Amino acid sequence: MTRVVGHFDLDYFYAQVEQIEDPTLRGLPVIVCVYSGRTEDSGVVSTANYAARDLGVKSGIPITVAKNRLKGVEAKFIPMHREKYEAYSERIMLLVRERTDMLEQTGIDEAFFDITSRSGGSFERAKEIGLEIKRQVLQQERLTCSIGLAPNMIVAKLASDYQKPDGLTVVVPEQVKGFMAPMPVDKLYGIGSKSSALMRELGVTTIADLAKADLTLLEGPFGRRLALQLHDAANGTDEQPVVERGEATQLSRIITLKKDSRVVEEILEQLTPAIEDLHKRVIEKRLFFRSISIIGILPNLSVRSRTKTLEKPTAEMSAVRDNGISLLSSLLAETGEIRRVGIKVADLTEASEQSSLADFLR
DNA sequence: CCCTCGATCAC
DNA sequence: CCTCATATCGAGGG
Repeated sequence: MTRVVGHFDLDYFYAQVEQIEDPTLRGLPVIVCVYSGRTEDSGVVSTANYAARDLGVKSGIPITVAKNRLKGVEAKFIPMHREKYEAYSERIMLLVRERTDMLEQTGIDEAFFDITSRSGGSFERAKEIGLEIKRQVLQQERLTCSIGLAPNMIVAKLASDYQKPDGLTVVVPEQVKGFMAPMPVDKLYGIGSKSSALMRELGVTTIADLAKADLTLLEGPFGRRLALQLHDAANGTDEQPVVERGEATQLSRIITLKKDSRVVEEILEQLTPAIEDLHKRVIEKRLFFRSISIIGILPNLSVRSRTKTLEKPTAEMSAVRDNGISLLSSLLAETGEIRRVGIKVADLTEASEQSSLADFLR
């Protein structure tokens, strides 16, 4: 039962959008930033185009560090415009969805898809579909993307990353083992810095190492489930189906405080707009929530949280705010000063389900 | 089984 | 110098 699975990834997405909307940016390093508002240049780089990457500027580094690396270079630092990117994303995902059998969006700029059926299981035809998607995205939105085609999601993801930007990489079943083998384990979806360090301690550095590793050896550090999943992935036998993502089950907002604080009133003053925005999103999406959390990030960047689960789902602002306040006091008593604070609602259900249930119980 | 919390991942 | 948002898992307590 060999499938044809794809991974679709928009190239340096935010920076590319800014660049096509402002032709004067063309050819220059473009750096899209998340400004935290604490000081003039506090914050991190969200996305950098390739001209910037060539000069050592990449996602996640502090804006100040990026500016230092680009000293004496003409470069454009742009604050991110999330809603604009979301509009692009929605149109593009719709386009990709129409040309695939099943789409699983995993981020604003990427998605897995299955085209087993419409390719008839042929990677030749799959490649044509991939090229057609690339053409359409370029024609409709003027954006380039990279696509990977493979027999499963794990390999498709590696393939889309293999040639970037504007790439299309096809890995047919016979090539899977050889394609993956030399790659470092942390290229695998699900293996980040922590797991990578654990792997290194086990003497596992490449995907080939992981593929031939003793499963029982992996179970200690990773747990039975994950160990098997990773081992299978490395062997090219990932069976996870591409499935449509349902609605989000949690919504959150997090902010950086002007200065570290342990005073409820002071923190609340800055958190209130975030709470209001979060609640607005809940209402817009016609959702009910059953749990509320406060998240605190300490000056040392460690994370603490407090959660309150309600008897029954609600959409009340007061439920967010009042519980948020008491959770915040409780959290501060443990942490002392915090650097950032977040609010989250979870256990989301659709309002329609709530009303019909209420009708049913009546 | 439910709830809470921290850890991890990846965007 | 250190953003923001979501999902998932395991542990621990009840």
